[in-house]
Amino acid sequence: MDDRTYTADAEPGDTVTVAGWVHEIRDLGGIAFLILRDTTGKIQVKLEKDEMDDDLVETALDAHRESVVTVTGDVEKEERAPTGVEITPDSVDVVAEADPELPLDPSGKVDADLSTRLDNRTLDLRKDEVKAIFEIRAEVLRAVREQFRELGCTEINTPKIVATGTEGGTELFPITYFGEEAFMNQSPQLFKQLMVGSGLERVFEIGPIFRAEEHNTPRHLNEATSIDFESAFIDHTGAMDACEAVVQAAYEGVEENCQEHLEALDMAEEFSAPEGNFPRLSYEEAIERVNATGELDEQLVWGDDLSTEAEHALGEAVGEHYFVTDWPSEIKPFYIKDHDDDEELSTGFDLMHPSLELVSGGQREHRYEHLIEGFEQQGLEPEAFEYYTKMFRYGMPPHAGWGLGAERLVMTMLGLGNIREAVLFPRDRQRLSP
RNA sequence: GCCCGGGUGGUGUAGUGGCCCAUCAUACGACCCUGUCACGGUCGUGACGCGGGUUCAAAUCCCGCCUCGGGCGCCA
Repeated sequence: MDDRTYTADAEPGDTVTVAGWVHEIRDLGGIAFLILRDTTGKIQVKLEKDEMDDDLVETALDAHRESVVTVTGDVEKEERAPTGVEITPDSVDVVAEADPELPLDPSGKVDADLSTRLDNRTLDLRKDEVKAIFEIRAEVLRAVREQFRELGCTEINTPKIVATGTEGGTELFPITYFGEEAFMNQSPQLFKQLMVGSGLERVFEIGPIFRAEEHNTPRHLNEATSIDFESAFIDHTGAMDACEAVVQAAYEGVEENCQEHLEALDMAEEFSAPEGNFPRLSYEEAIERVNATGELDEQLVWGDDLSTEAEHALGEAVGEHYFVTDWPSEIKPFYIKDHDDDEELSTGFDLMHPSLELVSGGQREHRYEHLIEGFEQQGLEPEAFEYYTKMFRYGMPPHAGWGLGAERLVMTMLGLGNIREAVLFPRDRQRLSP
């Protein structure tokens, strides 16, 4: 395959071998066309029955859709061909025959349910618009990584098999680890905190998280990809600055490098990176604004969490990405630090897309005594987390950070109706395979 | 976890008690067609999730199971 030419690179005058899938065969009688598709696009192969070798024509026309073929021949300029060029073949080989009946239609003429598509993801990703989602996802991750490096972060990888969870054992997948009870980690939270106290100071991780919640919604996964950031010597406002930079970098990367894929998704015109800083609403301002919309049957009072309905009302009112800051301490986790001058108020923050929560973060509690108290107040035994807490006795700097759901970022960026669209092989309440 | 709505050829659908040995599109098979680009034309193959019940009669009504989607809770 050394001499294989991508369809997009086939120039008139070249003699090439192209390799790919039979997208379609149009047999007009005396002449027929085989449309060959590879990762770069499609090219038309001309088959003139009277003028070409019978075996060659028969081989080509007998190939089923989606069979893998190689075609060697001369590339010619041809205005009547869809891409302006056409191959006149010297040889056609069927490398891998496809069954005539396909479980879904990669040409996209007939829709398939998401479930059918996920069961046949390989075929599903032969469609340009589906492939585009994952090309864009890859660009998002690339741009995010680059932005983290610009922010002076070191990329880390922390264990996914753990002895204890982050906030208790309620939503963890239990596994057996050489006869011992263990869990799939729900968040790198504790590990990344341990690393800000190390010589690394400022870290990020992009990796899987596992949540055993039995939810069944278009925005939850039981295995998701978390984009995590944590840095020493910054507070929650510094963490929000970093968050803004990373989210914007993701959008900008896609805008700059993915026009073709945006076109495949038919959103090239409307797509634009968010500009400027995201509004930072305090929790108090947020509930006032929600109440002012009059969308809710019952007014929110201080201490209420924002319901899905409230999030939507607020998102519509704000109309762009926004932070919600200064949450009541009681509805944020124990490892989030309270404000020094008001311990009813937490430094926790969320980054919201108008339609969905993307990020949760805050300044962390770095004071040993307060941390131990926090564990006890949550009803957790600090002893179980000694590997974590003891490092707070050996010089843990003030620090802050956040976690961003990669799939949620891609989902909201592309306006996908279901988060499963943003994962190759989603894991949800009823899907464990493929 | 609670609530709601679905499951009909390979795929996507129409059909809400007899008019249905089930509609349409696409795919598949056969034949015709020398410039298609969702090629076109003729003919054909192919389906009511599983189990039980009601009824003279069930794709259609009832029950259970399986399965898919959605809303909420909660969250990334």
